[in-house]
Amino acid sequence: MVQKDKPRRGRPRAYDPDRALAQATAAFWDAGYAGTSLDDLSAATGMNRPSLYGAFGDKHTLYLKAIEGYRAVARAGMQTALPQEGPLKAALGGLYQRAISLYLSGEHGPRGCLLVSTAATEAVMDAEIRRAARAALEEIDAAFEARFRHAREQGDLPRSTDPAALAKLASAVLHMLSIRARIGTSRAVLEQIAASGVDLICGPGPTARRKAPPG
Amino acid sequence: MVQKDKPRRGRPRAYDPDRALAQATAAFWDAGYAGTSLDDLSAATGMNRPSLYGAFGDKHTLYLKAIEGYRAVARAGMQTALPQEGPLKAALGGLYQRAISLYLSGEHGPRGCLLVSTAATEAVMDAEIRRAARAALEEIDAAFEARFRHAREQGDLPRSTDPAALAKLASAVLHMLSIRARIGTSRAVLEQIAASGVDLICGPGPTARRKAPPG
DNA sequence: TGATTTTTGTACCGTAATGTATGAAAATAG
DNA sequence: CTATTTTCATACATTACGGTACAAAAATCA
Repeated sequence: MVQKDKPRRGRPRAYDPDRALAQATAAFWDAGYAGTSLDDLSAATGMNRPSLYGAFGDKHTLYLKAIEGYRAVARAGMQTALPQEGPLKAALGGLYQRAISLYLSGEHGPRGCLLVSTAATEAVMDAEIRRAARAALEEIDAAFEARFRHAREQGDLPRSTDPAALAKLASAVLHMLSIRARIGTSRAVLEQIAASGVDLICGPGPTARRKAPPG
Repeated sequence: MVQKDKPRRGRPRAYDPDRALAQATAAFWDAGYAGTSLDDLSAATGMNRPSLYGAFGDKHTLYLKAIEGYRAVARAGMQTALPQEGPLKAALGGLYQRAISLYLSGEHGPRGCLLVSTAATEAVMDAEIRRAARAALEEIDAAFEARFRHAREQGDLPRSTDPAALAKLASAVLHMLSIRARIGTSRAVLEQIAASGVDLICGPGPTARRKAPPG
């Protein structure tokens, strides 16, 4: 899996492309697209300007690649955090926990969600970024919706609930956590709000880590 | 109220400060803080650079003033949209309607909420903006909380609800509407989601514009 | 009218930003 | 060992950006 590629012809790269992309992503994540200069990206990746350009294209292209990478990570996170088996409440609570940890991470302080807090900013004036952000966020909606649909079939949600609507509101909790993390809300408060959100979405039934059925 | 100020000593201003601030705010709102140049601000306000500087200070100070102005507008909007009398559901639904209209407005396309979509972006690297955004958003939380507390006392919300937690989730719906507006979600979808949010927060009781009690 | 005050408008300064040209460096191929 | 290929690293070109100096303009005050 970490198999070395077959030796290439010229001088070897001094950087690992995946790692460099992750580092560039982190830079955009902190300061936003417009607020990140090529010098910032160069410092974050350790690559000089021409290498950056050769590897990822211009700043705009690099940012779109950062979004794509983030989207892949988000997709994987949703899938592992929302397994089909097990109670919905636990899964949703766990997902929000993981999201909070991600949103609070960052070298320069809590930084929320890349899409919510940097891509959406550019979305008004930049159609490409708008499309990329929208696709990524709607994929998250879809993952929630699939899980809620399943939960309803399993009787884990009332028959009367609308999985699509509920999914958008589950995403809303993520959006809110992202915003609040970024403006400095503490982990304790974020966790408390997330728990309220889980209760509101799933109903005030048995708690996330149920020990015994009610009664 | 629109009383002319007493005549000042030197050459009269060629701009109206309030109007200019609103125009500068609109520029920031579209492109974000980092994405808006002084030339953009100059074009938006019709003021030349030195006048801008003389009137509002540097770009950073001007942006903070834009946040303050927005905060005042938001405060007024919350107060008129959430009157103490009347059913909570109608008030909340109406507030979201107004928010959606605001978030969809904009010369260059829907632009969401200034705080959520431009101030939060800068919040990681800029402590002053972070503090200003946080104060503004928490004031909105507080307004929701006060209204929910009142509703609970009036019996318009179950005794078991937590006004503070519910307020944060009511804000979450605003955050989501802002994000989604900015990435291009249609008004119809936004209204639908907002209605779901109202139902979730207030419970599936009588609808916003009740014609007759259920039964 | 002439002095004073304040704003305007142009032109400018230094810096930072994005992107690129070019030659040295480091590998493989024959 | 030489040729070839690919990347690196410095330096550069051009534009954009934030901010300001300065003189003309437009008002009030005496």
